[in-house]
Amino acid sequence: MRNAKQPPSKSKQRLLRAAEKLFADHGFDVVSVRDVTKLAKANVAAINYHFGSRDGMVTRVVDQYVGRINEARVARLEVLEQQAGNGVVSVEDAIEAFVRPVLDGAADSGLSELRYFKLVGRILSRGEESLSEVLAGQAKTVNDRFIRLLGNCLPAVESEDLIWRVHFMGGALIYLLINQETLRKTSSESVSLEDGVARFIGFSAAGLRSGLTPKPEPKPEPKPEPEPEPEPEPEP
Amino acid sequence: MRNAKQPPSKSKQRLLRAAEKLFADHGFDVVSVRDVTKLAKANVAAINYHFGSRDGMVTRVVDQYVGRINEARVARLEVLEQQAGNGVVSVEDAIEAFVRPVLDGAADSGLSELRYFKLVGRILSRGEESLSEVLAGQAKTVNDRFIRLLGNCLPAVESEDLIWRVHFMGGALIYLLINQETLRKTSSESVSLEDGVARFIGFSAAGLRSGLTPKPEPKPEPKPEPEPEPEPEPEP
DNA sequence: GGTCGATTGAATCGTTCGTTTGACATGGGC
DNA sequence: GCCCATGTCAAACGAACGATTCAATCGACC
Repeated sequence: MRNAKQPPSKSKQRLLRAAEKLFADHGFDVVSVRDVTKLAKANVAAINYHFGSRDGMVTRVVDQYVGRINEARVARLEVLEQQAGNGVVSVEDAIEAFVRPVLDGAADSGLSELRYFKLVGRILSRGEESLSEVLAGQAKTVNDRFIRLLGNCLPAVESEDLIWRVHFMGGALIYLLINQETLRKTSSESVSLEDGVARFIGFSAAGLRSGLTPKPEPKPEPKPEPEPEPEPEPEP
Repeated sequence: MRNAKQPPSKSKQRLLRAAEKLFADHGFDVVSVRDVTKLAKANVAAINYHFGSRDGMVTRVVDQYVGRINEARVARLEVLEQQAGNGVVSVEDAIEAFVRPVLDGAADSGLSELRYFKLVGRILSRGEESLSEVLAGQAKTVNDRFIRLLGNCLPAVESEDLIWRVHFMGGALIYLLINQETLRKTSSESVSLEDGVARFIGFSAAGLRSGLTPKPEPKPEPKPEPEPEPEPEPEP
């Protein structure tokens, strides 16, 4: 066996990469441990050795991605909540704080942009009940903070309505992620990711403002990508 | 065996009912034929006898529900397209034509309202590629007609934008269906289905109109359920 | 060089999967 | 009576599943 020795524990990472790819392409339910180990060129036992069980591997993948997104959302919320004190936060900015962390993660993951989106879409569409307790708690906290911030932006919308509208927006986002490929393909022109995001923000902002008085739109200018990115921590 | 003889072929229907329940509750991927036959109090072989294979059973369920929804949508579109000739179709009416057929199906199915919604949500979120060719073609046709109708309602929105916005709306609808239970639970007051639908229509209409001039909303009155239902055919 | 903990390998565990088989029961038509 | 199409049944099929075993192998350290 010529290449009997890889550097220490690369196989664990190979397994994770393979699992992410397969989960993104086919879903968490239908991918077997043998599919993963085959793609990762590892032994079947490796999964149980490194992750305890198949379920442990799934949890590991899900928690990693959800964790990153939550952290990034919190970071963005910190900034916006400070600005909110001065009353300069637009609905569009708030939505961006909600969406950007989801999209930016593509760079950190070793996955292609489209695969990353499909994977995150699948994760988000599984609902909170499939998350570990701590992660679910974090997600709930972030969500509440986001709704509170939006409530400040839209004092005229009663909170019950706001909750529903945020849910609708979340649903549209998941759909955007999962069907990114289809959406771009059916478009006549070649569309960039930013193109879709801009349309999403416009759609959601209007939906969130629904029913409000004619308000002549506080910020119709598209803004050419500020990309502030307030430090996502350099990997502990 | 005392009850060796049921009236001719009731077991086929029992199997379908059981399958729908389990698919709604747990998803198409994780339900086994033995789960279904156990709930239906039928033999394992019954599924392959009646549907050819497990996949045949899934297709049967999916096609039935998608078919009904498409038919109802076409019927509604016929009416609206006629009205559109006179220019009296509001965006809200168009959205209602898109949504109602999905919701109304709950009555025809033997399922509880919540189960029906979850099932349809799962079906719709599987994307068009899992449909039979003929069903997928129908769905595409209906979708195109709906977008064309909306284009008439919103001539100021360019078609590229419109396509994206309709997709966002579809995503929000799927989310509404799947998380109906959660959404109603997190609501402080007890909310009815119509409550959620009204909010959804408001949200989507605003999103579709996004960017349009102050237009003081052509129809802010909620309308107390017209329920026209133009003949869904009495089962051939 | 020898020892030890961390990985990896091939083989196999018992279980569950979707599907098939062949025997058996039924009921209407001749 | 008999036949035949229609279902239903228990039993079993091979394949794939997640998980486990135990020996072999590795790098690091003494």
